[in-house]
Amino acid sequence: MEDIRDNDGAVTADDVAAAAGVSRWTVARAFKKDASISRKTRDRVLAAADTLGYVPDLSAASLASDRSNLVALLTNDFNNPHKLVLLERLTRMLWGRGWGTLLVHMSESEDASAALMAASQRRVDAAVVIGTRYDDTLLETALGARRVKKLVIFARYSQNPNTLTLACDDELAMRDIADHLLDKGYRRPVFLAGPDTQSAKLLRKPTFTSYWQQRTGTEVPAIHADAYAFDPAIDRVCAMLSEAPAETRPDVLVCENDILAIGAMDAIRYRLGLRVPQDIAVTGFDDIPLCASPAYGLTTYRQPITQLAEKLLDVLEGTQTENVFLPGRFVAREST
Amino acid sequence: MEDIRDNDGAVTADDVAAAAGVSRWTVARAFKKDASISRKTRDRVLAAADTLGYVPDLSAASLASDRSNLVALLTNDFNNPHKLVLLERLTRMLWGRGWGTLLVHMSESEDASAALMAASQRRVDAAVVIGTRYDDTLLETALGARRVKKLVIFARYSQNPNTLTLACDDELAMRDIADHLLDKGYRRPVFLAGPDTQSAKLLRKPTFTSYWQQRTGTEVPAIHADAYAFDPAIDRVCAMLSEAPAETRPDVLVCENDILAIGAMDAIRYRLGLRVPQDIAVTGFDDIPLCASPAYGLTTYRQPITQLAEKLLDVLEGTQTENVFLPGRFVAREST
DNA sequence: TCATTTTCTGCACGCGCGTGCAAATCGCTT
DNA sequence: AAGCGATTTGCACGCGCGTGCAGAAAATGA
Repeated sequence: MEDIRDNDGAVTADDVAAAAGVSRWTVARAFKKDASISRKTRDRVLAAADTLGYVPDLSAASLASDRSNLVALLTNDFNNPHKLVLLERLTRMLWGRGWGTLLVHMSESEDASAALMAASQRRVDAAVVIGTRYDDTLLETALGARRVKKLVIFARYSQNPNTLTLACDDELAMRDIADHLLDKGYRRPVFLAGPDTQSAKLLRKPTFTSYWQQRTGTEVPAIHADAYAFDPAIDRVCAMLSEAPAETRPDVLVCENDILAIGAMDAIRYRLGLRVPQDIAVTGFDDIPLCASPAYGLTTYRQPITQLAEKLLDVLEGTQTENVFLPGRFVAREST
Repeated sequence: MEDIRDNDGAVTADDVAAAAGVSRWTVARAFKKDASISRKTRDRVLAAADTLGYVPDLSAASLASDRSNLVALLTNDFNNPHKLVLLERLTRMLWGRGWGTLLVHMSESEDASAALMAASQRRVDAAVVIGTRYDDTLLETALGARRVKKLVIFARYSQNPNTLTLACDDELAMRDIADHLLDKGYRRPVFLAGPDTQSAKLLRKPTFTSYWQQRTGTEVPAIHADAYAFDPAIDRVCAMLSEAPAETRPDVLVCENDILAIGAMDAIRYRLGLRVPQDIAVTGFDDIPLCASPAYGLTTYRQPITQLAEKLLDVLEGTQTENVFLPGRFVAREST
């Protein structure tokens, strides 16, 4: 297979201009919404463009102007299916509104600034860190020198003032979950969280434990898996439960996300031979497709991804300049 | 939050040139591998660039040259976690070698050419269709007029001569699976495939059925789920098994991928109350993380993603111009 | 030391399009 | 038919860097 394009050079605005009998700039106007151009000329130009197969070159456009209509999507933790949902929604909605999406892998080991730097070399209008923790200082460094104009934290929290946060309201979410559990009569929760790092960017654990404390007056013990993956969750849950006598055993595991919750269910059922929810109930967070399967039926909480993505578009277009926290939707299933 | 960059304009090669006391072109050389430049000057330039925080602007570079080092990744079917693995591997390896990845969503309903066209506006050096079926004619149209230079089909098959295919060798894979099933004594397989479209780009069904026919002389019946998702698989499997008396029931379901296989297992266990593998065994394809969980333990086949990604790099760099089919690895678990 | 090769550096030009303004054209009124 | 404002069109300049070549500097050999 060799290079395919038949007419060796790409067709430019000049070609279209010649074909339509106008100037190159008029061609540009024809493609620009709300440009000052007469209906007739625009139609003629677009017709010519269509027969010639012309589409404006956005690289050149971004060089000439100072916006690229390109957004960098930075993420890691590629083993959580929820990321796929986030990516799908974001790319679909962004492209639909004329934004290109540059997918960048922030490997855990290396630093986030390397990823940001790579993105900045492509003149992105904004960088969106998707559902993943990151190191504030590194980003600050990266932002100082580079040409990333906006930095958005999506589906996580950041206190960095140079940053815009778009996320599900974890406080409301954890209240819904806690209220549901109290209704159902659960009294001895244990919180299963991910790695206990300083830059954890989820408020689920603190908001749940403080609300539970407030409603019941009792503390919520927490345990931490080494990573957001099945096996670490299984190991951690086994370690905890195999020590505890049945009487003091927790009656529900509140998990920071669905991956941990599913690992917890597997541990409870297949390692410890107990039943969910009769012996121990489990809740998750995110509502990944697997939650609905008959094998799990996991009670969980769905983030308002579409609305958040719409807010992201507002941010990109400059009409949203404040942090956003939106309520999601509690989803009750058989695991509680 | 407003635009962050402190020094309002980005720093350009000219600035670095002035700081290092050389010309702008020498700065460019310092950043270009194998460029004709003395060791000393390069070090000086790079030092200056470092203190100024300069990085070459790849947009401008791609305008000036005719390569962008940008690759468009086209995909759909965002509910298969295997896509996440593919995306992760590809983005990580491509960025690692200096390629940017533009993620484009090919919605099922609309046509692939719209996605390709969007990508072509960004001067991509190649478009990679990832693990998804597509319509040949649409791509052909899109390729005719646009400036996509190379079109690669990744993890699927295409007969289009303008296209380069990089995929797992489905024939070897299905032989491994069939041999394993025959060893284990299974004799009445049914093949569970995805939607029965004309442009299906997987050879798993035909290769399995013909090899099974060859080894046993018996036909393999096939059924088709309406989509590659849990529920369609569950529905289809229930529909088939509830009609069949236990004697003529299949003893193994060979599934086109893991998603279908997991749906099949759920149907067998939770809808029909049968056991896997005692009553019916199941095999999948892809080895998504869930396969290893104790709840499923799915026998499956792992595609050689890393090697395929390496081949993709060769394709991009021009050293690979032929289709590639690589063997993967059979993974036996408890579901057979 | 000088001539010759080899290595290194500078430069004119262009990639395709956006911006902002000036010139041209149109539509309407009197 | 002239005149005025509103609308539409054309254009010089620059965005930041790559290419290919010519000239300068350094390295080599006798």
